[in-house]
Amino acid sequence: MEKFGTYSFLLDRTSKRVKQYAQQRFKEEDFDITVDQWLVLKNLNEHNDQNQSQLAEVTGKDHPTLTRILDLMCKKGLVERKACAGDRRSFIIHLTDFGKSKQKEWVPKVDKIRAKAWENLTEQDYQDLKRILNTIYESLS
Amino acid sequence: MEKFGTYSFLLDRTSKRVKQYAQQRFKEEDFDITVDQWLVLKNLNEHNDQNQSQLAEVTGKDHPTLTRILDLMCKKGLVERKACAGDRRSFIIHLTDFGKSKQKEWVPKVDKIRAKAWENLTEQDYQDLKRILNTIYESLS
DNA sequence: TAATAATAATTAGTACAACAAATATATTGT
DNA sequence: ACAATATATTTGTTGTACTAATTATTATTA
Repeated sequence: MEKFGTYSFLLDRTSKRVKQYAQQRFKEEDFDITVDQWLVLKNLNEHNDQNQSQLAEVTGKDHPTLTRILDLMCKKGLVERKACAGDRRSFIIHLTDFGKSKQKEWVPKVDKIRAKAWENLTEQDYQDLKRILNTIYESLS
Repeated sequence: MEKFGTYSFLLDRTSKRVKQYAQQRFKEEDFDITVDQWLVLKNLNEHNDQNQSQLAEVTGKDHPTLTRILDLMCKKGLVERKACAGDRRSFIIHLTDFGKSKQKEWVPKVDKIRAKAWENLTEQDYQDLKRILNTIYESLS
């Protein structure tokens, strides 16, 4: 049982490295965006005009964190908060034309950066990792 | 290639959940410690009296982060900074008797908490995960 | 309808992560 | 010995995570 103490260390260390690597490459390519902001941009591109609760759910961010990520993205003009017609408590998060153009510009380069981690692994490894991570996630829910 | 965009999300989401789960259980058990502080405590218990650079290396923390983790652990009396005889730039981080007793008290419960994530997986899964995570880590180094 | 509960988002406080820059001390090459 | 370089740690800044509390609005129910 004690040996399982190490998986949490490896998981933490690896996800940190993956994020750090992407962030460094984003900087080198002069993408003016953080990795977490990219995740939001990507999700909005697939499904625009969500409210913050929906967006928090799909990105796996909690509400206060998402609030601050969106504050920063609004400042950059990538997204805007629009009033929600049916519910005055909500904001609709809208990916702007500027945001869309940036997403389109960056996405091929991001895919290339993300693929780097995978260069010494197989399709089977990818399927195994997905299954194992999702099983862990479910076990702790 | 585009499909590999999801592994980073799953990795981030799962390691966050693992950390969050452990932290919640630590709180429930009234361990007065964070998950990152625990990692330092555990490493010092295995090898006491390291300097901060060594400790940063084995815990995978960068130096500024470790400095702040140790500041908090010093306040709680778990560790102390001692002058290093041969090098006045360094501090030797010493796990106190109090720190040792707490480590001993908490370690069986921590192992149990850590094992929870693994309840629906096999030994082979464990070996695969270790190998895949280490391969990713190396590919991005 | 008025009181209560639930929901959407924000704010505040504490902790950690990554990076850059600063400080102090050691080591190296000449 | 002196200058240049390297090492150990700290400080400052920005961004993210989690908790609790707050505000505004909507839904429920007595």
